[in-house]
Amino acid sequence: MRSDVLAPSELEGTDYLLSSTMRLEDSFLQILDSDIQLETSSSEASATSSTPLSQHCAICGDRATGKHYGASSCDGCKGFFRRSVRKNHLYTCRFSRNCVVDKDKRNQCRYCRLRKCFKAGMKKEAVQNERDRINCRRPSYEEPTQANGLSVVSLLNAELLSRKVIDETMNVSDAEIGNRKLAKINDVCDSIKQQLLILVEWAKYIPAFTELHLDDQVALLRAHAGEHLLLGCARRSLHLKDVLLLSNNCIIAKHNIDAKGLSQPQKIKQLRYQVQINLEDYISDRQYEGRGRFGELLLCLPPLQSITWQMIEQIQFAKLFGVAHVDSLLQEMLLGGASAEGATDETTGGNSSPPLVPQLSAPHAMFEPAPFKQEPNM
Amino acid sequence: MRSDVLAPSELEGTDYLLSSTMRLEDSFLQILDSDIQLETSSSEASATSSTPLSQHCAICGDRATGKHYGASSCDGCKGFFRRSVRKNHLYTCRFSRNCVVDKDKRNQCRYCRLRKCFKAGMKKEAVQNERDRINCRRPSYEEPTQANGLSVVSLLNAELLSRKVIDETMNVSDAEIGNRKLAKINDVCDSIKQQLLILVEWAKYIPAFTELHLDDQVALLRAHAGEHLLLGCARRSLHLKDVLLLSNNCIIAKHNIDAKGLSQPQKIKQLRYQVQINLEDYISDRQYEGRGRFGELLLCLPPLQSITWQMIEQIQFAKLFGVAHVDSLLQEMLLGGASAEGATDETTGGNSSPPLVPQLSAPHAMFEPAPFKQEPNM
DNA sequence: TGGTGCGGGTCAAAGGTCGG
DNA sequence: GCCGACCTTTGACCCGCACC
Repeated sequence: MRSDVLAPSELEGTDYLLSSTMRLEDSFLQILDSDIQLETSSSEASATSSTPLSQHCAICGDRATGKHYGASSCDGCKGFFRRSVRKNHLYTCRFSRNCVVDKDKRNQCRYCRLRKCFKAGMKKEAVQNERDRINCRRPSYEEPTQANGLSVVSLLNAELLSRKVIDETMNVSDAEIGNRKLAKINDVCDSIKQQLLILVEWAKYIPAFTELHLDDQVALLRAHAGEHLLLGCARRSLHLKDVLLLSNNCIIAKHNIDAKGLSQPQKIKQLRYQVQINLEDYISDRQYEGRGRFGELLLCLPPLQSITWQMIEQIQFAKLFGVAHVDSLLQEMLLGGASAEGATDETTGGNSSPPLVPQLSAPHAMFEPAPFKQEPNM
Repeated sequence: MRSDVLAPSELEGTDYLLSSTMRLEDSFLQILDSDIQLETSSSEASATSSTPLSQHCAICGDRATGKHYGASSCDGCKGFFRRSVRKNHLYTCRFSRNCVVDKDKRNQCRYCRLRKCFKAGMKKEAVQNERDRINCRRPSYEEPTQANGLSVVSLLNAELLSRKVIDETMNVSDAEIGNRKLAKINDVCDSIKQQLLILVEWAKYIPAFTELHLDDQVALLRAHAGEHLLLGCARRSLHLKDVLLLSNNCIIAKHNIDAKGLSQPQKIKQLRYQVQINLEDYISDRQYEGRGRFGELLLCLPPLQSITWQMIEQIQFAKLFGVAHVDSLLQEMLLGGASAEGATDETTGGNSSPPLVPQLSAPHAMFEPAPFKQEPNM
């Protein structure tokens, strides 16, 4: 049975070589040579150096397209050999294992074609593993399956829709901003109100949001309305230098690049970046429990900060009422020192990266009611 | 031990850190040294090449032919990186962006291969324009402080070192916790003080930290001391059910699983997860935009939250002084409504995932001075 | 002066594609 | 599901310049 079956793995294997070379004593190379010699003389196609031209396929005599897997061959025999080796196909000859293999009849007996491939010098080791697909279809988003309308693109889209009118302010330059009205507190409130309405519209363009309980919709919007407002303002003013532009075209002066609090903000930013990168690598290297862990970890930070401030506030209260004894270390490190301003700082300059040290002293900041005071980082 | 540090009452943060830095000198330094030795040999170098000799390609482990584009690599990865950058090829991983990239399999996923190129330190800026050498100045892409002791492992290590004694509380079970002392506010302060000292020690075990200006060290520690305390407490109490365990073995009752504010926290958590994943995918599909962008974006959230609260507080003030007209929408959505409690909530139950909606109403919460009140999520 | 490192380039021979 | 004409990618090898 085995003698009828020709499989790539066997052809190159010990059995095949043993049986066909039993009578030769010389080296492996000589064995091969002599075998090929025989072949060449009978079928005219030259697989090796014996005929320098080698314009013809050593297997079927068709026009060769080059050397493939060790033998000059046509694309057909090349592909046939690769497929056979890759899938480890087992063929059987229905006749006497000596079928003619030429351009016309090469597809009539796979057994004999493959055998001739090996005889012509093709090496199965030259066939490589499957590679990546060339045809990389890009749009992996907007795929209906996952991401039910939560893809980045569709979220951006919701925002576009919510602002029926393109932000005409996008084209405002720093020059012509000079004569805009400087915002008073009521202008700010006015602008905020406007933006809040848009915010609600935006949310309603996100299907997953509208499917939530109404109470939850309200809670979510309320919980993060402020962040949305700030982000909107920041984006609107991205191209401006010294001012923030409100949605009602008023402006707020920006006294930034204060760099309070830290003497080497760049250095520290770079260190934080390195740590952040390391954590990401660490998580993805360990093939940690599923995807998204890095993001979930970073998303712990805002609530952590929030709770921290509540804790601090409680301690402040307890201290105020004289219930708690607050020693100097605790005062200094946690509550912001005696008269110190705290770690209020501006670490990023005009850069778009996040600041590194939060405004710890926020609850104790001084306020100027009338002209809206610009906060660092805003 | 503590008395000699805290004795002078006028001890400010700077002085304290200074004096304790002095004490560091020899004993810990030795430990640090030997430990870092260990560290580098095992896994610290994971960000660069796995072999310090760099005879191997940092991407696929094949024989390296030198440094190319910033990483020691083989000719294959060199050519691959150049072609990819030149033609701005966008690849897609057909699996989980986690493919193994070695000599045999490097051609199986171009997405992961390219990602590993960047990870190994290749810089797309080092690839020059086609048949046009830009400015024969070789800019020498020296690695700016490659992961110098900031790997996750070494940071964890620093923490281990800072707590000379293993947290004996790790073994405390819920059962035997029953008869621990319920913490009064001064117990809390006491525990905090203890932990603050350890925090400082911890920071000093991070070389990159000690190399900062002293002022910056102080600022960083002060800015985030609270978060560290909370995290420490959370971890210490991870295995306990209804209590938080303080470092001085007092406990705080935990009235959690209130699930205030949101009716479908799980649903919302799942949506947020999906969005988060989508954003990560979206960003990592743009492989050329440099690493760490996803992380940097998420790290914008804490300061954004912080600034938001400052803004809200300013508006509250302005309203209080009657300078600002606050209409009902603004009041309702931004300032926490008239009598409503705000979005204070507990969304995660006993789960370890981050809560979804922060305690917006923190500045307006009621406080109970004496027995330390458990906050949600703490 | 010549060696070495690291940019650039080339092209045989792998690979994949997809209508028939 | 295989075939094979046709196209893309890979990587070993070479060149050239700047800098020891």
